[in-house]
Amino acid sequence: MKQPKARAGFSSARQVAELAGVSRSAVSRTFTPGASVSEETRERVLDAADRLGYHVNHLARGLMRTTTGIVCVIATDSDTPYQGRMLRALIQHLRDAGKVCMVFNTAGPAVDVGEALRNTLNYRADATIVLSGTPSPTLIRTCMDSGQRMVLINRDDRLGGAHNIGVDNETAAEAALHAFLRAGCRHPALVTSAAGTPSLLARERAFIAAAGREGLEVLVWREGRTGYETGAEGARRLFAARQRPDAAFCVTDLIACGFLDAARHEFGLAVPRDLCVIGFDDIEQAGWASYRLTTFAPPVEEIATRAVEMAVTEPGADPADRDAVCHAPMVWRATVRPG
Amino acid sequence: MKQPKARAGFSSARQVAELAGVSRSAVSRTFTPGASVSEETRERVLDAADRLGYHVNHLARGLMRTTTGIVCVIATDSDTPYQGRMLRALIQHLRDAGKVCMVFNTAGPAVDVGEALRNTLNYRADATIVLSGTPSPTLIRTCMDSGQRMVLINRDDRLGGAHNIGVDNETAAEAALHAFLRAGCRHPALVTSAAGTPSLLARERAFIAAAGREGLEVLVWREGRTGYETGAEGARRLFAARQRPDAAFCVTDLIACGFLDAARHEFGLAVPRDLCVIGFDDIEQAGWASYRLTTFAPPVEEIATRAVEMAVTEPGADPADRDAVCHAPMVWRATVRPG
DNA sequence: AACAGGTTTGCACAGCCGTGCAAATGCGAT
DNA sequence: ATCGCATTTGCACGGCTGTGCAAACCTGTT
Repeated sequence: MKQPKARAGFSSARQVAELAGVSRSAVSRTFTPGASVSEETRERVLDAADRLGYHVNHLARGLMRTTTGIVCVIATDSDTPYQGRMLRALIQHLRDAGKVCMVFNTAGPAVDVGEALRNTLNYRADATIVLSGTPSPTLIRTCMDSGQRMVLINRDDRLGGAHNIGVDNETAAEAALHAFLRAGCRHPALVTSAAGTPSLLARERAFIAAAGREGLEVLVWREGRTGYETGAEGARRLFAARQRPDAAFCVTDLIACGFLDAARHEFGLAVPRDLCVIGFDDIEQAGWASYRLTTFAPPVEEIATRAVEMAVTEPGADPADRDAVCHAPMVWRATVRPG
Repeated sequence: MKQPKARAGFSSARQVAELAGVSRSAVSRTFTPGASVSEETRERVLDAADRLGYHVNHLARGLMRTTTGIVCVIATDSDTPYQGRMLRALIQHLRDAGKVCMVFNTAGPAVDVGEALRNTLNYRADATIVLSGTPSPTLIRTCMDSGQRMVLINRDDRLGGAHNIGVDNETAAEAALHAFLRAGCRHPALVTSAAGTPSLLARERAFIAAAGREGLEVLVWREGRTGYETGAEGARRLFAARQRPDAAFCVTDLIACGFLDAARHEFGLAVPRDLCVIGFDDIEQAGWASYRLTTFAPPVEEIATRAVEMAVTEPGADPADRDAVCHAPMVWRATVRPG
């Protein structure tokens, strides 16, 4: 018996065929649903396969079929509560669709993203889902030109040819402002990071615009990374100033948590009596007893479902199917005075 | 020119060769570091490749080489702060090692795990890193028999043949008890979930044993999932009883946060005056101003580094290299009275 | 017994890549 | 011009699978 050099421990269809005393085609057909195999040979094949610990090589299968079963997901901060939840939902739905999930995290410099996208192409992924805002439009177009299907989540720059899923940041930002107004606040602040992600920018702009329409000026803090510490630092600076805000729209729940903690523990402010706060994302911590944060809840499940749908199904003729924007309903907790 | 049917948009080495007017081997060699190609042809190949958007097919390459560049990670709750952080660190280090990462999340029934492991084999992963405690030893052995290298993180059942990385739960649990003793606590409680994960069990047992050696009995709450709500519920029950605890070792920071919140907001307890609390994991939230939780910090970076090392390098002759246990140092914050 | 019709099986090819081996090429030296 | 040597190139094979096509087989009928 000639021993192929491939990989120790992994057996191939040929070996199974030999052991079962059938042709290699029979083995292949046994593992191809709907193919024509007699019950007897099927059984013999399965038996031999079991004895050898045989598993169909999806890599080789990917060479034959037009699909590999691999879908890539590119994130920036997969360990963040919101992206973590999204990632998990995506993995789950991809599994249900019979796909496996390759994950890249591109926290570092821009070169990371390029590398991740190259890998996407190298492994002939069926599609790429982008959670991150960083890949430049150019880079994304390059991928599409190479025949890669792209699904972009939460990028407000709608790229032609790609699939886009977004949340309605504008409506949410306006709702936030009006909630503040109903609570009697007159000095709204906006707390965000220096990341400049499209969706964060959209929230910022819409909030400031809505305030402008009401004749209000917005105090803005825009520094650091998109996380807890930025919110805390924002509170320190804003409350050290002469004109203190009486309301803060934090573009992210993490930022809101930091803001709340600093406002309470370092400035002794009572929320919502002295200060109203609204976040965005509805992360788990927003519901914890120490925060009870009023926020907006993007429909993570729905977004994931649609993203996988777009990644998996052939794009229909209707280009309207390529885009979707989801509504993020407000969830009322205890950081805003009821109107 | 005959058009292969493979995949629209993706070009193969043959097409590049045709366009560049060289043999296919030349293309292959151009993308194989260290192979012999003249500068001129290399340039022509690269040019043609660029024009066609060619990317080496790693799937086909995986057929030839003995390695595919794919490493699988199996988690149970990748959206949890601790596992999320670990996952991210793993992705990062795998990237540095030139590997890509396939992620499975097996929250559901046990059948999920089997499916995930099968996929691991189907895609001929170079190794599998298991964060979850659920895969049964039998299943893991099956994978190893099929020639799969396995790295198990945080499972206290050391499986022969597999690589194991654990944290020193026993030392930590004892340190927790002694910290409580020094703070003058006499009625320690242990709060855990019903998950029965090996590492959680180890913490529980070690804590109870240490208490026993001091002649103390431990109040135990063991219900629900491993999360915030379980901690909150545990506090409600333990403080409703006749004998109230004056210290609580929560086997997870999430549980500790829930416990703290319920103790403070529902029972008006002051921490650490009325109650001392210690967690485990040192998740981000443990450092937030609302918690300032004293806890143990498993060296996530070190664990990830070693896990990737084990997954990537050929196992040496020394079987001692297969196992590693890391120390989780205590990080003092503000939920335990200083001795 | 011969035949028709359906099922099962094997052959051979395609899909994409890496690499050993031998042929071809280039270059400097005699 | 010829030879020797080093470098480069192409051929052909191997690795693993899915599938069209034709041959082989089985079954039931006239």
